[in-house]
Amino acid sequence: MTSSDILAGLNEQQVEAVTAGEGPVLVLAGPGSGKTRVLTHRIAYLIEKHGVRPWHIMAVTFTNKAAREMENRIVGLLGDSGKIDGLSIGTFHATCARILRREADFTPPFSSSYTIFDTADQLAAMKRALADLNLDPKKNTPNSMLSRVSAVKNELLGPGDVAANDYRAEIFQRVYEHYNSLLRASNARDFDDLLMHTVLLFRNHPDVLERYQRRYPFILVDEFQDTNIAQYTLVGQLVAHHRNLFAVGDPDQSIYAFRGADHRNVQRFRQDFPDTQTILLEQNYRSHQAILDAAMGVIDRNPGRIRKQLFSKDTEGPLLVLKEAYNEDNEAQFIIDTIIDLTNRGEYGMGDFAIMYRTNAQSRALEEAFLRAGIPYRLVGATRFYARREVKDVLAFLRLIHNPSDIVSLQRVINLPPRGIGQKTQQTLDAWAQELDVTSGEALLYLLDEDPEDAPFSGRSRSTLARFAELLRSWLEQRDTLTPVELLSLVLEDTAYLNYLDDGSADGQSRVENVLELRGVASGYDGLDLTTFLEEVSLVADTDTRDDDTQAPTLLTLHSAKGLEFPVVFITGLEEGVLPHSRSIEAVEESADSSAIQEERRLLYVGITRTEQRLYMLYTFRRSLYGYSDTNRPSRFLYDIPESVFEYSDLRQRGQATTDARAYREMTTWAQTTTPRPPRSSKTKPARFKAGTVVWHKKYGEGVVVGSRARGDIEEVNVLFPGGSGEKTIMADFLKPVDQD
DNA sequence: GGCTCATATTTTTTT
DNA sequence: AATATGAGCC
Repeated sequence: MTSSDILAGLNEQQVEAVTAGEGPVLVLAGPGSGKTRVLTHRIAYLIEKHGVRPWHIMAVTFTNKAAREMENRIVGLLGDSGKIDGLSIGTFHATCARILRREADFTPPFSSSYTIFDTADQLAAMKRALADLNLDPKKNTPNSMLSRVSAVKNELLGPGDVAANDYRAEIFQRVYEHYNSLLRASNARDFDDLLMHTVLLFRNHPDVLERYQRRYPFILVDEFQDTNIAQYTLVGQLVAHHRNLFAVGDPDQSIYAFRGADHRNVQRFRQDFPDTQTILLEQNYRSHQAILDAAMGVIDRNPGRIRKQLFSKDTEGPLLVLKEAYNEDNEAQFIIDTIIDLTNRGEYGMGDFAIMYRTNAQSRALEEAFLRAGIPYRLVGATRFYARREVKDVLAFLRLIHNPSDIVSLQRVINLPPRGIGQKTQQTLDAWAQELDVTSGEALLYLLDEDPEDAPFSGRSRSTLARFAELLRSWLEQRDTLTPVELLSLVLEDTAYLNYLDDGSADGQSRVENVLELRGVASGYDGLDLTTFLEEVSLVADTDTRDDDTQAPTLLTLHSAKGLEFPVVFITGLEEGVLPHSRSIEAVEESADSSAIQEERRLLYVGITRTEQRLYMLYTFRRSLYGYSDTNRPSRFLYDIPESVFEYSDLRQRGQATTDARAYREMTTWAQTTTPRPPRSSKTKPARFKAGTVVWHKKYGEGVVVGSRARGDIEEVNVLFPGGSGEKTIMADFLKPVDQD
């Protein structure tokens, strides 16, 4: 293969980017402009044309999935997988995790067998930290403390660097300090530590940094707009010497500010490297013009950005559909009907559809509808396999074996299945360990091995502890001779964990199956050690490795849609309070900070621009959220989309009437003129309908009111319909009293 | 110490 | 709606 083959099919700007000389290169690209393609071609180009050895290249992506895809594409370009041997492609976190493991000598007290704490582990550690400090977890909630810790870690601030100028700040500082020390004692790092500790390692050990600079003279970063301070600093350290940084990104697609991403890093990059070549990729190869017009309508309302004129050669394409559904079930049904219709016409296969939503909770109604319709679907993310209790339990056993100091894992499994080690005993153990200045796991082994006279346990709890310690001891002895899957099987056998799970319920059965599936995963690590297995499992939390080839509609959040594209896209829940999310609306109302709303806008922009051909946007009149059903107004963003892009739209820009049935029309008009969530204190209007009244409903006909509840402006009426329909709960606006003359 | 039931609290998005 | 914590009882 020659280099001209690698450049085949690229446009002028793309070629310019791929063949750019060495030194800093920044590719600013719009959606669908092939920026990931440019990145992969660049790698292939460096290897093929410049003779760069693949092990001299480090490419950093945002998700594991993107990394895999990129790898496949490069192999496709080079035609031989052997040509990329040693190429390092992965996420920031995975890359850092590996560096920290390899350089453990420079990062005491962490050893190379350190544990990675995921969100749930962090929460457990934080709860413990708050308890240790005698702080009220109701006043300082573990979650809020964790998000603050995460925020400062992303800015590379240690406990000594955060302000402690008032009482609350001082509390936070102490919590942060103690939380960190708990992690340190457990030989554990959280996700943010992976980045921060790597930066600190390089800062404190220039010789180590230099080794990595020499090792990776070519650094490429995808989705650069989503880097946070720590990641930006890390990149800066690695390229400081050779300056071969190739970064691609789109500030309009920055949707991770909530975890510290700062799209201003794009500007910062140009300041820090004044000789940066900036290359713009503007032409869109994914969508047709109407979709781009809709996308621009949404994003152009964001202030302070460089406006991009998105254009496509594809000027003809199906116009968009904006549909109002009554509730989430109708919304789902509309989607199902549309999918069936489009596939019946032979235009699309089942794998061509994507259904996107703001929050994972919204997937439920959709899943139920798909199940009812008997259509298989692919669900991305959501109930993550590795977040399941039973999977976490089994992994906690393995992690404890891997690292007996891990207090969070120990706490998780010490009484699992219940073996008589209750809270009281655990507290005593912790206190005793503290006295001995060791971790609880070590104390446990000490109890077994030394059988000390002065251990503060009753006879019974001492013997149960010793029995568990024996288990742990025997596992530790076999740790280095068994493969991960053998070790896992041994644990299951020794603890009878599967028996404990299998309580006869269907739920228990599926839990057993999940554990068996985990065992299946582990068996893929036969030649590898436990450390590698646990590290990958902590960092590859994607479920989408399975079912990748099944041809079925994909359900996913707008966030996880980034980087993907689909012929037909449904964006659901386009309502105030959902998109934009109520939290973001609150942020604006409370502090006049519109950045959260701007991010929601970008999120919708990302969703719209995933579409190749057909885009359906949906909002509902009524939606159940947090167990409460409430009415919503259409999203403010919808009003920014030019009406001309729609083939069909239910949205009345100026409130004018449509041809819908009158009762329904009254209701929607009402919906637009009322606030979505009346405060609890708002006056409840008197009920309009009393029991016994005869009423008429569009669908069910005549019925008799049996009861009515009013709350705020909403009145719901129970109506008994003769003739099979039975009793229904109906919005008052749907009903008209029937004159009894 | 452990189990069951009742109450509270929660959900934004991900490595 | 689903899960986490807490009280009360065995």
